Amino acid sequence: MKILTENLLFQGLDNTEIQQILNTVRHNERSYSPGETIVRQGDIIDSIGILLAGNAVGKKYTPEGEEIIVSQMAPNSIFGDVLSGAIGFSSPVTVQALKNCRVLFINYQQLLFADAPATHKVLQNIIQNISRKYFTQNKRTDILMLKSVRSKILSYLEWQKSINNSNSFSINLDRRLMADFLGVERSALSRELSRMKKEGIIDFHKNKFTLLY
Amino acid sequence: MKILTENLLFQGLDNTEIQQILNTVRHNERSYSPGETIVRQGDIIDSIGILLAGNAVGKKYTPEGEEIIVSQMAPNSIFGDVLSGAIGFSSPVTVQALKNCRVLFINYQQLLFADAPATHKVLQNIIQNISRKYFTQNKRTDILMLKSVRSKILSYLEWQKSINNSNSFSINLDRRLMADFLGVERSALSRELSRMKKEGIIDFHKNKFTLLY
DNA sequence: CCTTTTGTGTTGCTATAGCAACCTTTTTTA
DNA sequence: TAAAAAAGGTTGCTATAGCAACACAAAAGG
Repeated sequence: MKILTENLLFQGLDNTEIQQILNTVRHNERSYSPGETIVRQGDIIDSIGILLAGNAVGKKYTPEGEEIIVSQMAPNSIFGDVLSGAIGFSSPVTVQALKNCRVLFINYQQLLFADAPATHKVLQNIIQNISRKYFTQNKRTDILMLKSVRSKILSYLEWQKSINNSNSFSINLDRRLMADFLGVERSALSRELSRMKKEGIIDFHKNKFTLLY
Repeated sequence: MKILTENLLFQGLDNTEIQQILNTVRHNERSYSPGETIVRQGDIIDSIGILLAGNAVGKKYTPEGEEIIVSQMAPNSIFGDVLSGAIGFSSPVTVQALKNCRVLFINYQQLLFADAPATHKVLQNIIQNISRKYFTQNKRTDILMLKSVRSKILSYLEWQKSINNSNSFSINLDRRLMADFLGVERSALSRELSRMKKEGIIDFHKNKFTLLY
């Protein structure tokens, strides 16, 4: 359970406080094999999930049935927090285990209403966490609004530059995921990246990018 | 102050509880004339704003300097909640008064740490409110990801249909805002809407739409 | 009431990006 | 280590949507 002390949800809490909360609030742990579905698109859930071990992805399906990866989860990732917060909404994504996963589910309503003093801090952490997610989402919306592939790429790379505080950085998306994130065809992305490299605006190798302007 | 009892932030609280919170938490009221800026894009703010009277809009500017309306606010609208929650982020939007506005600002940190018993309920309301905004944002992202103007329109109208529980409904966006929301040219939107009407898929007049399929 | 502004629809031109198909390189795994 | 699979790059064709420009109707404002 040591991993929980580093979880964003419990930031600022010590072991005893976390234990206190777990004693008060209903929770359960479950394991999943690779490929198994943890949350299905359309499910209504009432728990916050914490990935204790393993890797998972959030997918969704377009109206045409094409599959899109919308998020990648590593140990200590939190999911279902936004969903549980918006009572009555159903999950827009399917969460699927990639490797053997161990997931801790914490009942959301009980967490909200628990009167352990530390829950107050947890609520703040939830708010902070959701807000951060909201801003990432927002940034993506801004990028998706741009009309040309090039402007999308530039906007994305600028963003990453500002996050990494450097003209040179690695991104954690491969070309397919990057194309999905920008809302363009993978081939169109490759084409434009090559063009930009040829023009000397950027340089890149695999997922390592450098801005040259 | 009667209007606050109907505010989503104070849902489930009675007058005395709201008063209690306001007594504990620093807040202030300010008026704005039409056209005046309430929050500037890039500002870092530490308060939740509640529009007590008047109308305002949230705008943002594209890299090319084009102005886009991203939200419309009526009395009792809440703004700055997500922003205050994500400590260290700066406002992605400019909030501007359209008519004479009266705004109540409530200090966010104090609201979080206040120990009036009712604040706990307020935190839950904040979470619910942010979560809802997140889902709207999410829906928009889904729509922006679609490639053709027609599929965007259909996806948007389906969504509105499900919200209104009817094949016939009014939307609260004019063509310009609708085009912005869908991330397409206004002319392209008009063209496609006309085409769809001609094909008998939909009918519309102004902002009143009917799905015919 | 007349004028101005705003909202909406229409259309021709054209660049761009989607699509499909194929190739090359790298990584995985049997 | 050979074979298979995954990731990335390239390219031709073509429909589509962006852009610009204009027309018309409705609403707002003085």
